[in-house]
Amino acid sequence: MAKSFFITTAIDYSNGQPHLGHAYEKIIADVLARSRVCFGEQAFFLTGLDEHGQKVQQAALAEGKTPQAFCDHLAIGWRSLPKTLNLRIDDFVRTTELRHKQVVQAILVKLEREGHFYKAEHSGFYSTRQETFLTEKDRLPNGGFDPFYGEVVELKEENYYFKLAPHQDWLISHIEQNPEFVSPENRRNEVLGFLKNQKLEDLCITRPASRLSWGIPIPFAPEYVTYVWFDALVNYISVPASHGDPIVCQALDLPGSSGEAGARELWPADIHVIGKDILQFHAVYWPIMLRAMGLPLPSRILAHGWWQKDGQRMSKSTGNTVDPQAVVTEWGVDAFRYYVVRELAIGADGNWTDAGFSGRYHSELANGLGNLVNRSLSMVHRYRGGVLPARSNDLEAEAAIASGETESHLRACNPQAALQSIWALIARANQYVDQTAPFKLAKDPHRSARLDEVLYALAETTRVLAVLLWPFLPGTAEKIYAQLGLGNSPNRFTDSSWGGIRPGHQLGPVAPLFPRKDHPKA
RNA sequence: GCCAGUGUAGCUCAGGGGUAGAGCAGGGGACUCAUAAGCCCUUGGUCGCAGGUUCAACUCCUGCCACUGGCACCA
Repeated sequence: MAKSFFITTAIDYSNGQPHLGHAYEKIIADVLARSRVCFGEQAFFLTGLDEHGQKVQQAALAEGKTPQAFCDHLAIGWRSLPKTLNLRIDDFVRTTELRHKQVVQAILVKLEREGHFYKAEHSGFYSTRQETFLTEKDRLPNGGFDPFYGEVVELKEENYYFKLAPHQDWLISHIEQNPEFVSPENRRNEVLGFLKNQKLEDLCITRPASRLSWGIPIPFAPEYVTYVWFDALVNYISVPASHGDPIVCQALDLPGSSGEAGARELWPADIHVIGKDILQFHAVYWPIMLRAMGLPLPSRILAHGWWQKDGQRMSKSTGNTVDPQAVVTEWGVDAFRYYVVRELAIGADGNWTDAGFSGRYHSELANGLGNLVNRSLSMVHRYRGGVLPARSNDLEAEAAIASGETESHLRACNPQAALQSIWALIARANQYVDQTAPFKLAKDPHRSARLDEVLYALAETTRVLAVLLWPFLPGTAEKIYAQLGLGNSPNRFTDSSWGGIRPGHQLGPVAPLFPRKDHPKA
């Protein structure tokens, strides 16, 4: 079996409910994953939950639950998100799963054996109340610490460290020689600046179990647990390992190396979709970890921006939030998917406004796409009883341009630009209706043949649009196919070539795709 | 403090040494297939400020201002 196109999101810290930022990241990844399905590739889309750590442990304690029970409860809501957003995911990982913990431990054993770790003592200011070390940043102007931290003591603690210094030079040259490795470009420059301007400090990879018990035990030092890096990031390879990926299994001496039946070839990842806040972890620490393990690096780290609401930071305490579930319930999942992808170039920060959402919904989805499909197919029903008599090539060239641009933009990870290309075809088709005026042709029996051609061009354009739209608006694309009377799914890009509808084809029933919401029915 | 970046029409942004562009919003018109949608036409800008280079600067250079991001640090 050939290697699949492997795309991941960050796994979310299971310490709250999904919000707009989480939903956005997953939708971007889903659009890119679905586009690969369209291109005829095997795609594998992974997302999941990061469940260990201090905050989870404390939150569980506060609720009188075990950390595992706390995570199990929260996971229910998170696992429903893919369904809410119509994500075509292939796996959902939780870091408390055995398959993940086993791989984490195998990695730790291997890297310890090969001398990548050392043990050292660190002393610093420790807040017993907050159970955390404080840094100079936490100091107040008078040199003390906020009473919030309670008693602060100078504490010495031994931990394991991962050596980073030997990796700095090759990482810089790898990023320089692979322009797509960190994208967009401004983020790449940021990482290069970070790497070139300072010596990397070694990474502390453990916590004493006495202080933080909710983590994966270090196999060779059970009085410690792993700290984030060698836990959360590892999901990107622990899941491939659990599917028998030969590259990961061989590098880590895991069972499955011999290539079992049903094994998936996943690693290296093609795209890690992440938020800009965790760029350093993915562009600096993660590549170094992989190199130390003897694994190839992912092809691309795609860092997206943050959303605001009405120009303000979203915050639960002020209620200034966007609830993805509520928007989907009110407007439909495809409207939500459309808005977040269309509004932002990947990497830019966005600003959600209800007026902006409603504006795009009405002008682009309802009046643009929805009305085009509705007017086109309605005329076929009205004038030809829903049967397309003759083929024509009007609009073929415009459809081909839209297809070509859509594909190249999707391959370049620019779904926003792809939507703009698709909407250029929608605008052209709406213009074509006015220029050819099929409703006038219908009144003149001598121009019946011309009417056939126009109706065909419009129906065929809506069919091409369904194919182009499938990665973005899968439900809508399938509705268009159903209205066209086509039984299959518009999920093959090769079907975007002109002439897919045969003369004599009978359309299905027509219904508006995106009903307007600003004019209540009279 | 250091390093980037941004500042263009009411809004979101594109552009790039030689009559300022798009989408949305606003205004007008002709049509009627359609979700009163669509189509055509159109009003908006001394392109952050001040200098400089040039025959010519919104575009290049310098300084300043504002905002954003990253890094570092201090009380």
